[in-house]
Amino acid sequence: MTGSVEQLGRQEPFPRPEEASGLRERKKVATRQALGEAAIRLAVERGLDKVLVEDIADAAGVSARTFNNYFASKYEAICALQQARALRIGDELRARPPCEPLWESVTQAVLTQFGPADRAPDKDWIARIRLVITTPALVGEYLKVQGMAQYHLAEAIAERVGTSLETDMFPRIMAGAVLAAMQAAMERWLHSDPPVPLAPLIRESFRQFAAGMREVLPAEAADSG
Amino acid sequence: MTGSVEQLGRQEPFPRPEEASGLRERKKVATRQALGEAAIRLAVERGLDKVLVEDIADAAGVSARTFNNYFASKYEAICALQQARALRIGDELRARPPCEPLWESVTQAVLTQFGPADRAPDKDWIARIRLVITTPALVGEYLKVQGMAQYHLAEAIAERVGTSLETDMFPRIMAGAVLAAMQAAMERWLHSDPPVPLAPLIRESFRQFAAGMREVLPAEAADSG
DNA sequence: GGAAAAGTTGCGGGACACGAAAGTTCGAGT
DNA sequence: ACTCGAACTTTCGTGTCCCGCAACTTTTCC
Repeated sequence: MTGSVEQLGRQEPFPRPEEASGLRERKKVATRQALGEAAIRLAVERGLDKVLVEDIADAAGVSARTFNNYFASKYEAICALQQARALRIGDELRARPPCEPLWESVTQAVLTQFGPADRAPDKDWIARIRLVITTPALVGEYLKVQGMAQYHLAEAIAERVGTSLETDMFPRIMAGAVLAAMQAAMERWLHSDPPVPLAPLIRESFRQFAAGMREVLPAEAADSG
Repeated sequence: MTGSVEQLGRQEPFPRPEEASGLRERKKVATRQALGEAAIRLAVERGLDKVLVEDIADAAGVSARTFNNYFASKYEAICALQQARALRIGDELRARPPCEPLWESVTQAVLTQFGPADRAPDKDWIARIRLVITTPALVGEYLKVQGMAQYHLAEAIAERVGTSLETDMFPRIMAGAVLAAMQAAMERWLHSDPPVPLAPLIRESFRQFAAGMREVLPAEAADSG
């Protein structure tokens, strides 16, 4: 099913929470989560450059050496939870009823990752997102996460519309647009003062997506070459 | 004009080739280019982990410390040229005639970065792109570059359609879709055997973009809430 | 139950990022 | 044209990080 060729963002054979059958798997997931949680928490508490790999490992109850078995860098650990959430969007999309229009499915898949529609902004969560998005050293890592999530989402979209990433480029494009929409909404949400719930912003973003596209799309079958 | 608020991908106050007035500026640009060129060349020649920061600095005729004044990491240097090209897309878009439809302008802006339409695949260039896209340690850096280019392009699009990134999320979304389209085309091109020219693939990608969107877009004014 | 596979840990080294201070080069004002 | 201030480079030193290696522990599977 998946391409098997080398492809952008296609390297992440790390355990995902689902199907953690054996004790072994469950422990690994737990350790990874503990490390990610400790990393982002400490970074928010003390500031990024005041937290060492050793501190994170200590907080998670493993050795510093083990930390490096899970993450290639401190920054990767800090973004681990965000990454997990981003990857879940594709999973959610696969779980939507197949008869549902793709547009609606995608919207809902994104929304599931941000709690109920009227959820009040979470103080702590805001601080974490803000740290990641405003710290130069972390922005790169965040963009990396987005890029991987994009590929993951593209696979789900391709599956959904019954094509393959090998032959059809649209899933990649749609995924790029969708994640950009989500990101734009998050940014606006982050800067909102007073804080507003995120879900309506995401809906608005998708609305602008659709409206803008209708505006901009070339006439049918226009051969612009 | 630009937001001035902290925003994703909005940190890159390094000299751009244009408007290099004084000798000082020109030297900086030259040094940066020399470092970037040396970095990617050496990496292709010997393999990524056989090239040290010191080697790159030597090849560019500066000290290793100076290297770090220009780039935060070896990987960043290797992707520097790609980054420069990616950022130029936004500049090209601004240079298109204002009467031209956005869709066409964007298509052309992207195409300008890949030479004339029938350009034969360049052996060396393919090797460089392949290295960046297939080496795990570099993929992250490449995604980072894409993310920054996306923001940059979004600014140009906003300017073009006469809105602001502050109030309108569409430019971000369009930029995300456009770069995803470009990326999908490049990937297919990279895997093409025998090699084919890139430009037609990009056009095809935009075609699939438009066609897919028409298919997927919800009915006018659908309030999916 | 016992072998094999997988994971963790301490050790150690090479590489890297960056601060500080001294040396060097450029550019502007007179 | 001369000189001074600012910007850039360099040398040196330090702390952190990333990873290979080999020994030890835990889980899995037969």
